[in-house]
This record gives sequence, structure tokens and C-alpha cells, in this order.
Amino acid sequence: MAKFVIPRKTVYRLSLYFRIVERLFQNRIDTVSSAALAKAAGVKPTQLRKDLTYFGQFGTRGLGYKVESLERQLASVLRTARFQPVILVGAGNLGSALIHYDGFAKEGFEIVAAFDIRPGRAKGGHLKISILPMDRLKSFVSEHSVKLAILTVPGTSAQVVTNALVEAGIQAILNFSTIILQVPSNVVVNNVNLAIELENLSYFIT
Amino acid sequence: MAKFVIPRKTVYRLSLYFRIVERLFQNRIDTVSSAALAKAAGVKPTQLRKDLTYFGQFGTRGLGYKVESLERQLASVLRTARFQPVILVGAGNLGSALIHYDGFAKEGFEIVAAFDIRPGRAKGGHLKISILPMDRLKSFVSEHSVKLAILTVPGTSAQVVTNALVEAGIQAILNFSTIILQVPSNVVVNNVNLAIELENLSYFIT
DNA sequence: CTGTGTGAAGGCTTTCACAGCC
DNA sequence: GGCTGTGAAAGCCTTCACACAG
Repeated sequence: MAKFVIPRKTVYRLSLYFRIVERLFQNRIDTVSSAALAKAAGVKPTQLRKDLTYFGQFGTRGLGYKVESLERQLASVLRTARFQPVILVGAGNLGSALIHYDGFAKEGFEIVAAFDIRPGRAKGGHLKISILPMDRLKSFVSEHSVKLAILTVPGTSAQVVTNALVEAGIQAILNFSTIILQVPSNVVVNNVNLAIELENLSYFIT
Repeated sequence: MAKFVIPRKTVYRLSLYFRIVERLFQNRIDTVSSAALAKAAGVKPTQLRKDLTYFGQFGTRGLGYKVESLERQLASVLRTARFQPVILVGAGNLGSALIHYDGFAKEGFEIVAAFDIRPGRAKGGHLKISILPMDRLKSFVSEHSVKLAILTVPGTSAQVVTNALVEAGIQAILNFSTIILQVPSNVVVNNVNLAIELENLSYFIT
């Protein structure tokens, strides 16, 4: 409810909480305190409580949260977020690996197709999905109503490919390329730059 | 200098600026304005200027920044950040892929060894480095003064493995596992949760 | 006149302090 | 007594407005 009011960072943490609550539920635990949940999520208890109150209040004072109902509530807030078909563009090293990566499927995201300028070159053998040429992109996206794309092309071609994705109707891009993409304001981009993550970590090493 | 004052987010963006400036330098461009640089980095010009003034002032008013000297300055701030040996733990799907991923080596991070409970199982054939058993971890880390680790084990074993890493003397962890790691305060962790990134994106899709 | 440097203002998150309920 | 819910305070980061230099 009142989706538009929830801060970006809170939305991100809700995903975290949801995963933890799912595990608790699987383990037949039926009550959890904000302190315990917060610890598992790496945040402060007050932060977690504040986050939850953005979309309602379902804790019991003096007791904590009912795992089952909390799970249902979180699922409903994030509901639209899952079970989206996803395409991947750029079947090089990293791209091929992500196609095989079971972490996506496990959480409800299916990579339904991959595209590459050289459809033959996917690494790692036996792929469950086919690698299509780039000129099939637009028709595929519209036929399958795909809104999400994973971009794993080199930085040199990333912007060109992005323009094609936007043109094809893609609304959100998970960008692994090394450049910052220029996109219209109706398209969302999340960047994952692995080299920068490492560089950033090493900055904080003594 | 005065490294300790630079905000976390600024440090992260410095890495971004640095990569862009490197490219400009390679392309023989010798002057750049904060507006142009900021656009390439996806931030506002004032933000970029503020970020840069945290460690000095080297622009020329009315002109912009000298690419060459800016590159040197950024390199010196991030200097400690690069050319660190890195180990990877968990040679499954994602782990094997990251071992092959050339994006790390390109930017000065060399994965010097990988570890797994089953050293034989690395996917994708011909690896340049060997997969060692977990009991070699501690001695390897101390012998090679490794401070950085990439963690690509399943969530179920992530905390146990993390404890071993901390025990071995690792100071920073790039965590791809699905749980939030509990570490002592002298250890830094950056989390990369690919499924959450996708979920987060799809939340913002109309 | 162009484009940087920067104190001050503004906005967004986090944290505190404590009221409220079981 | 224990733990959630929340307005207010604090903290952090971004943006503005404009002084200043070339």
C-alpha cells in the first residue's frame, strides 16, 4: 500500500527481510523479534521497525512478529517484484555464467532468452536456452512482454545495446558493464560493477 | 589526503570517475569540465566537484580539469586500492565464472587462488589457477599476505566459511552468498546479491 | 563570461527516546 | 517486563547560490 512513499533503500532491505523470514518459516519458527531479524539482516532494530511501518503495522508488542503473517505481508509488498521473465544480452564470459547461475531461478526469475552479436559463441557448453542474434531482440521482447534485461556486454558496446533495449521496450536493466548508461527517465538501471566493489573494499583495508 | 574524512559514497564514486578519466586520457583528451565528467558518471556536476574537493582542488576556473593531472590525483587517492591479490572461495557455478572473468584482471585484481570443499569440481574446464582444498586456506593467506576474498559459497555454508576467512586473517570480503555475514568490526564486507538486484528493479517497473 | 570552489540550505535516512500495548 | 510503533532529533549527503579565478 502507498507504494510510492517507501524509500528506495527500504525497498531494498525489504527483500533482505523477506529472504530471512522465508528461511524462518521453512524452519517452523513462528515468532521473531525485531532485534533477531535485524541482526540477521545486518541493520539496527529500530531501522527494521521503521522500515516495516512504511506499509503497515503487524507486530505484537511485547512479543514480536508472527513469521507467517510477516512473510505474507512482505510477499504482497514485493509481489509484483517476482516471477518476471528476464533476457540477458551479451553471452561472453560473465553472461554465460549468469545464464547458468541457479540463484536467479531459485528466486523466481527466469532467463527466458539470451542475445549476442555472435550467437554461436556462448561458453560452457550445454545451455538450456538458446542464444539469439541481436536482430531478434525487439520482436522477442514485445512477443513475450519482457521488461527486465541483464546487460553483460563490454563497456564499448554497452550504450549502443542499451539504446536497442530501450527502443525494444525494456523498462529495467541490471547493468554489469563498466560504463554508466544514459537512459530515459522511465527506464530504471541498477549497476553492478564487480571491479569497483573490489577496489572499494581494498580502500578500507588497513 | 585526509583519507579518513572522505564519505563512503564519495569513495565509491571516485572509482567511477577514475575509470572515466582513464578512458579520456587514453583518447588523448586533455581537458574536461565537471559537467561532462558528471554526465558520464551519472551524477550532478556539483556533486562531482564536491567529491573532488574532499582531497584537494585541481580544477582551473573557467576551463575545467586537466585530464592527466586529475587521473594522477585519483590514482593516488585510490592507489592502495588496486593491485591486491585476491582469493576466491566456492568454485561452483558463479565462482568458476568469476575465476574466468577478465574484468578483475583488467583492473588490477588478480585471483591468485581458489578454494573449495571439493577441489575437483570447478566448472568450465581449463582454469589458469588451481582449486585448493579448504584446509590449505589459512597457510596460503598468511604466506601470500592476502587480505581480500571473494565469497561464492551457498548461503548454508557462508557463515562457517566466513569464520574461517576471518580466522585466516582476511580483512575484506566481497560476498555473493545470499546471507548477511556476521564479522568482527575490523573486517569489511560488500554484498552483491544478484537476485535482490533483479527483485529491486522489478519493484520499480510499472 | 565560463566553469570551479564552497559555505549554507535542503532533503533524505537513521537513530533516539519514549509512549503504547500485550 | 518485554517489545513494538513513532514523532522528534540527529546525522549524513546532496544541491543551491554565489563568490572567485582565469
